[in-house]
Amino acid sequence: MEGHNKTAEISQQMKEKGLRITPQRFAVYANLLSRCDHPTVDDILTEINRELPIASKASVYSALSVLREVGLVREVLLDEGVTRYDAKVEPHHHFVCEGCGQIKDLAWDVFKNLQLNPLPSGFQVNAYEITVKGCCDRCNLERVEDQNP
Amino acid sequence: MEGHNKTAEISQQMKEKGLRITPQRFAVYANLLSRCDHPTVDDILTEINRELPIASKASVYSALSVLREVGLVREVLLDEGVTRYDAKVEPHHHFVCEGCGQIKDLAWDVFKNLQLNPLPSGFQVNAYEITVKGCCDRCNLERVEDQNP
DNA sequence: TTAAATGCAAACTATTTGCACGTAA
DNA sequence: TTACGTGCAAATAGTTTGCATTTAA
Repeated sequence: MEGHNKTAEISQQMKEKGLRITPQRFAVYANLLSRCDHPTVDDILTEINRELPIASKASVYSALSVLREVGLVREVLLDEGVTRYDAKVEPHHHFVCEGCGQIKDLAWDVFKNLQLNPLPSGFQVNAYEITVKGCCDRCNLERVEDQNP
Repeated sequence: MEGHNKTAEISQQMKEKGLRITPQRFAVYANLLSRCDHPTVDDILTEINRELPIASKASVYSALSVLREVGLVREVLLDEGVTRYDAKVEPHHHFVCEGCGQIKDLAWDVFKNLQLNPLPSGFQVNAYEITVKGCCDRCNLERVEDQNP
């Protein structure tokens, strides 16, 4: 239930980045690795404190901050004024359901033949990311039901 | 200096959407039409109150809210935990300079041959938007100077 | 005339910060 | 042992809300 990364592997990844390993940081990173729902700070906090209170909110912020600095996690910034986090750092895109707000990862190659026309001169591209907005199955269903009550 | 939309045209657009025209709303929308820098609420507030205090922050929030509801403006959500606004509502992409934070509009066709591979089933696409991150001329220059002092 | 908008201040939410205490290395 | 991390609480920033007053139509 804790994901497929072994404790030692997780510690190893953090050590390689020069991070001191504390129970709080470990819990944050392990939790993030085990889920794919792009949780917020509160989501993570709730989850790691579920059985045994282990970390404060400030520590979760702090842990996420250093994990992001060393490249083990990244922020997912969409709408809503909340920062979400993701332990999947390879380039990929996101699908956001406008009904329920769920966020799904999209494989990098979900867009094919993506070619950048010359940008207005003076710009150098480092990265790009596509946010696809739409509706998931369940929300489509509910919408149809609303219109035919 | 106030952009190329005439007063009457701006009022007309707002009326067509069923909006009551108040000095505050008018100022907010006119200001947004006249600029292309994706301003924040504070940016707009400062600008419309520059010569003569005309609107409170709450009114700017309120004006932007209704303007967005009727589709005359849209939110631009990038990083930084601030909401930016844009009176250009046609689909387009954004370039964000990671150095100075400036945001440039990119024409819709700046990506050519963009084809969506089938999504994982159960998703219906309403819209998508590409955020390109990189460096503008000036910031590239500064970076080079930093490395060769 | 009157439903709707404004302005102020207080409330709320997400995040950051300062500092005394605790702990991983 | 000690530099670094944690926890708490206070501070900050962006945004929303309640309510009395004003105003566009």
